[in-house]
Amino acid sequence: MSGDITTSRDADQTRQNILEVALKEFSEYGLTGARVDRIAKGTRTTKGMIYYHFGDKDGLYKAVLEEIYPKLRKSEEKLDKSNLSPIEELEKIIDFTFEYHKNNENFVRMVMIENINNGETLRKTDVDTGVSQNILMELSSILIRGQKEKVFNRNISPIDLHLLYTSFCFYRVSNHHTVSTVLGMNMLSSSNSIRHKRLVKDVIIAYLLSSEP
Amino acid sequence: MSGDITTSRDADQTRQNILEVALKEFSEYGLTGARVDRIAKGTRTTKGMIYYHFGDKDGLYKAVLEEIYPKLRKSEEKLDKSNLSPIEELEKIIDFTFEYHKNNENFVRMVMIENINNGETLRKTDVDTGVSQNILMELSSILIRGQKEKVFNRNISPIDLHLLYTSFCFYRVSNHHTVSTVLGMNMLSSSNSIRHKRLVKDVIIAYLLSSEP
DNA sequence: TTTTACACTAACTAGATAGTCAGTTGATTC
DNA sequence: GAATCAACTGACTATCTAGTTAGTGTAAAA
Repeated sequence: MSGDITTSRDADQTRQNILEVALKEFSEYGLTGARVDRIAKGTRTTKGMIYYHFGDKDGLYKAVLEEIYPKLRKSEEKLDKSNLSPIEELEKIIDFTFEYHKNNENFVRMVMIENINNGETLRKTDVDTGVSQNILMELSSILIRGQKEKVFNRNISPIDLHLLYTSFCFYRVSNHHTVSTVLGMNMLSSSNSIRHKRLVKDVIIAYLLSSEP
Repeated sequence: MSGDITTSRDADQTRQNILEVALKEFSEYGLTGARVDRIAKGTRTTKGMIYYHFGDKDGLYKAVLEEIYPKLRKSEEKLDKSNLSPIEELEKIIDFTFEYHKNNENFVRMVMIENINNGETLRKTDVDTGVSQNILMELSSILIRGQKEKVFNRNISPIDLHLLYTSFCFYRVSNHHTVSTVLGMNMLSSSNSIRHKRLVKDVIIAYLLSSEP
């Protein structure tokens, strides 16, 4: 019995099970559209446990939200950037960002949903800003190296650089339904994905290589 | 009585009044978060009229959604592009897009909400795709002129070009809550807005001017 | 003037939904 | 092996919410 992975009476496992189901529910239906009863049905446990472990619906939503940013950071940290030129390292980061958004629509949707919620819940969490500090430090070092080597000729802040590629990677996933409808295409088709992945890198590199007019 | 702007027993005026209030409600709370009773309270009329004129909540949501794209198109058409170089014309279009998103957070939020809704409602409307056809034709003509004049050295489709600048203009508004929290800044501050507006144009122009490696 | 039809109101209803609670179970401690 | 306590269940409830309906007011047609 104690070797059984799905043994009950293990609070951590129960919490984790609830969180997994809740992530699906919230990202599919939004904060207000999610149904606690539907989440409960999807778990190995009962609705009472959701309230026992997370207090209320908002508490559960907050717990789900608190998990998604650290997950992104952990993936990001796995990147190996040894012995790369500034351009290569930047391309590797953009590739990662592109793939992560493409493969984690749940993440993208949760972020959208939290923005519809005016970011109120995220502001209440002690969201590990180390997430972004790491990546910003890295972008900063790339920019400095590129400028020292006279490869990059533009002054741009790490934050703006980050916004430039992230906005594209995010938007093509977050808005694929409306864009595909309005423009009569399939934004996430594999041919579009391949071309877009190349495009976002080319555009940013072209900018960094170019000089102020 | 009949000269009174807020005269009742005018179906068109009633519909318009409901639509205005509904846009605010839906864009603030989302499709599932919006409350029909709250909309009714905000109008000059009663809840019964919402059902009388729009059938049900989804019908009202659809009517709101159907209004926002044509509004964007009408604004876009007002742009005067006579006697401009390809670069100037493109800059004018990007400026417009940037300002429209910045000044119409309601529009941005409705699009987000519809994507959370998997674009199901938009697909049911006969959304005037002329909206985008016009702008795509214009981008196409800019690209062709720029290439003929040997100013632009890149092959990019009008759609991809459109996606590039729109994604940035959209994202900085749609995600300003979470980004501002995570990066510890105010994305929509006027100094950021001014810099971003310059940046998105510079990046795209730099790309078009550069040549394939 | 009467009729007709559209525009409208206020009170109502059925069902959904977040949240509660009294009691049970099982592992751990003494 | 009894006591303790965290983990858990299932049935319950108050409230909220989309949607309905019976009937009223008004303007224009007949």
